[in-house]
Amino acid sequence: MLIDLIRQRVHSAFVEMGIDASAIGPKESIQIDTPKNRKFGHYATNFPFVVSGKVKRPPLDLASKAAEIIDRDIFSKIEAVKPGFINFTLKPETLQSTIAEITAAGAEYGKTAFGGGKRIQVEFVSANPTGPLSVGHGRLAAFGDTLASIISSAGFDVQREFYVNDVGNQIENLSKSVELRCKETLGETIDPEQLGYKGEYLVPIAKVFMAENGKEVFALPENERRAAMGEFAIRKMLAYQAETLKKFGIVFDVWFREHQLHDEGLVEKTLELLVSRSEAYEEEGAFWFATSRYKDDKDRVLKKSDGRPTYFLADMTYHNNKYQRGFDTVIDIWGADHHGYIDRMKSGVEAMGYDPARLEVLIVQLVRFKQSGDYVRMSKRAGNMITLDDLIEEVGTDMARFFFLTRSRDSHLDFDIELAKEKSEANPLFYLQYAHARICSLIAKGAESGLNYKDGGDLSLLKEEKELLLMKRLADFPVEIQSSATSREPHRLITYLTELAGDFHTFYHDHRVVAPEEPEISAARLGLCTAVRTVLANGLRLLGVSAPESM
RNA sequence: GCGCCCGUAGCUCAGCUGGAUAGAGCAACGGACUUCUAAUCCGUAGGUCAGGCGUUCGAAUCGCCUCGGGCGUACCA
Repeated sequence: MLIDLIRQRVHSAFVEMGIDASAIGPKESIQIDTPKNRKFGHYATNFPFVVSGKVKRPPLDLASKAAEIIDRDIFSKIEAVKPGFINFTLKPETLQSTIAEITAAGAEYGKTAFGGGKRIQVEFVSANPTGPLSVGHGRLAAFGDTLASIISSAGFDVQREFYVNDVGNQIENLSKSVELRCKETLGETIDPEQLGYKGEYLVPIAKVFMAENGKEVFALPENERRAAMGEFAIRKMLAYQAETLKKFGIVFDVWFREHQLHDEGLVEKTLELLVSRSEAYEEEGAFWFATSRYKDDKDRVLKKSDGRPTYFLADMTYHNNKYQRGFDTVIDIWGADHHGYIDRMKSGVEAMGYDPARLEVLIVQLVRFKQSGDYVRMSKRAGNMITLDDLIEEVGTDMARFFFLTRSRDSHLDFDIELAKEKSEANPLFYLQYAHARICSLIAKGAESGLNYKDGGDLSLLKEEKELLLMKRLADFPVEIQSSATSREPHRLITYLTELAGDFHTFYHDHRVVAPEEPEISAARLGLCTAVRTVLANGLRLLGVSAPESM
């Protein structure tokens, strides 16, 4: 990557200047930025300021000295400037070489070995199997999926996991509700107030259950009957959720069901582990975790006085299990309504003997949905929610994913469904897709005229300002992926792609690409355009958004 | 009460982990299609970065306080 090359040269210059190694620090931490103002060149570094403080020399002096001795092989201009920045302008051939690199890598361009194959698990959505996915899950789903893709591109070994919370009160409520719906299919009148889950979606499930099992099930003992009905409903709901997610472009590697932790006795073992480590104690008939020793504000119950484990204990068991499966880092993506749980979970991980830094909890702010000017209040129990399926149907997967992914996860955003549909004509999503489609059209046009980059484009002909900027942008793609991955901020990729598309549209207006009277420059430009198309396509793929060939 | 998140152009949001003159898209206004897709491009206008104090060469970014909004504070999951 170009940035590494620049770091390398800055580093050796400072070494050559006789600066102490401890003041220079590791090469990787030298900051190389793209200046906002073009007159400052392609890249700039504030490194003289960093060193200045440590060696008590004015930054501008350091900058000037360094600018003199930095190896100029890849640069056409190196400038030490005002307060103490060093600005770099790259030689055209340096930039041109990235096109060949992109052509060679194709769909792989952007991937690096940065992560060294470290194993990371991303757990997200993990909705309860008591109903369809809501539109609120959409943001979590889009965020988690694209984050996983980006981290994977940065060279980590990533697994996508969905945790199924299929034990506890909610499941009992679900079972009771299904049972009532089953009775309903037999012609009984039921009291809607008795339904824990009032949504209509349980009706077809009950019908299928009754068709497959017959009314003899009511001869079974109540707990057995309900268990069978509950399990049946859970399986149906999971299948339905998986189908919705697939439409949304997401396939999970693992669906992990909580009940297996209980069945295998692991939950009990976790409690024993904590007691043996003196992290848990018994009081008033319950077992408590001494969470307040850590970051939490008070101790938490692990096993209730009725003998049943809390959700928290099961969740600790689940996390223990994750590390035992060999993940170096575990990323949990939660909605903001769970943020109060972070300290508890991290304390739990630490108490079990793991480095809490190996658990990253990413909070995604909630989305408020607006319909006909009003905010929609949703409740799964009341059954009045907008489902993710509804959203996909209304605005499409591309638009929905793009909308969620453009914003940083900290932003509390409003989703106006009508606006998303109406404004579709002037949406930034189309700005990206249009650039891609335009290039496809250019390439087709070139082929018609017998022009083809593959037939031998001379990239050294690409020397125009707009061309150089475009190439510089292309060279940044792998860097953007790495920084999106390490900062866990997928939205940066959209900012980047929007800028890339902008650079392309501007270039397109200034320079003719397919000009049969100038076959050489045309071939070279087609090479450049093909590279832009590759990067746009690779980027859109990470977002889970389509890259149309025509619009 | 306490904790987490947010407050940037009329609207929706970026701002690369402290850098150089705060940006983009909508909306507004003015231009550019007999030539590769005008879902585009070029330009104009629009800002007390909620407010205050502090940290330093330098703050939208870091710290403290105030105001305003969202969420959370279970032997629920």
